[in-house]
Amino acid sequence: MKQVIPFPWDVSPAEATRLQEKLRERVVVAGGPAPEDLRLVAGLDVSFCRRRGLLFGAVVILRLPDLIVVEEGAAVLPPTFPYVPGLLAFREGPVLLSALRKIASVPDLLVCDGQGIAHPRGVGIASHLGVLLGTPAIGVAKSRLVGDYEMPPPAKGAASPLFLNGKVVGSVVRTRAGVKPVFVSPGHLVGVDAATRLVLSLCTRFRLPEPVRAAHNLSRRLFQRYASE
DNA sequence: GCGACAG
DNA sequence: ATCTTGTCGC
Repeated sequence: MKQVIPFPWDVSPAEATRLQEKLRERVVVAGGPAPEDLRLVAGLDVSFCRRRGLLFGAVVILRLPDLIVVEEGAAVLPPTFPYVPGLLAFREGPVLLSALRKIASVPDLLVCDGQGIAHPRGVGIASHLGVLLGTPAIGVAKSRLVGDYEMPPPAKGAASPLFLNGKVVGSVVRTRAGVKPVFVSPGHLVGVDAATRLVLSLCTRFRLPEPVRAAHNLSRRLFQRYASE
């Protein structure tokens, strides 16, 4: 896919936290690809099989503006790091990078299942991967990790700012009328407003943006395939 | 000590 | 995230 900056994944939770504090300095929260310049968007997600003790990473490349799937990549790895709120990238990052290496496409944007800068140290998994790949990235989470907000109106497209330490770090977006909103935050090389608009443009008929849905479906398929053999 | 806590 | 069955509704 593209050159990836080497990163020490095999560390302790304490060291992981220190690494995030260094990584945050490299996160750029501004700009963002203009919708008309977007050609390929990558959706990333991970499933976990407890019985087998395996993580299934999936990346699906969709072409814009039709959102057609043009390539898929997947990888399977045993977890080497526990799930710790705030350190998700250390658990899911390796298997996602492994899946990304199997793809030939060079996406213009990464849409990750999780937070971007709406994170205790400003480096959620979307920011982490965005920096390592030097690619614009956005985090789309199904629930809140940090920050304060007011519930947005029920209409599709409604959004309210997500505040952390007096700063707007993301937005709570209603991607479907009357449905629980998602938490959008910039990962890298994109601003809050651009991230919000881009995510809405990727949501057609479901709560989650198409790229993430496609990746989730792929990782689940792999999960099922392994769980039953 | 208590509550919160992406996936 | 996963563990789990059916059920209500478009």
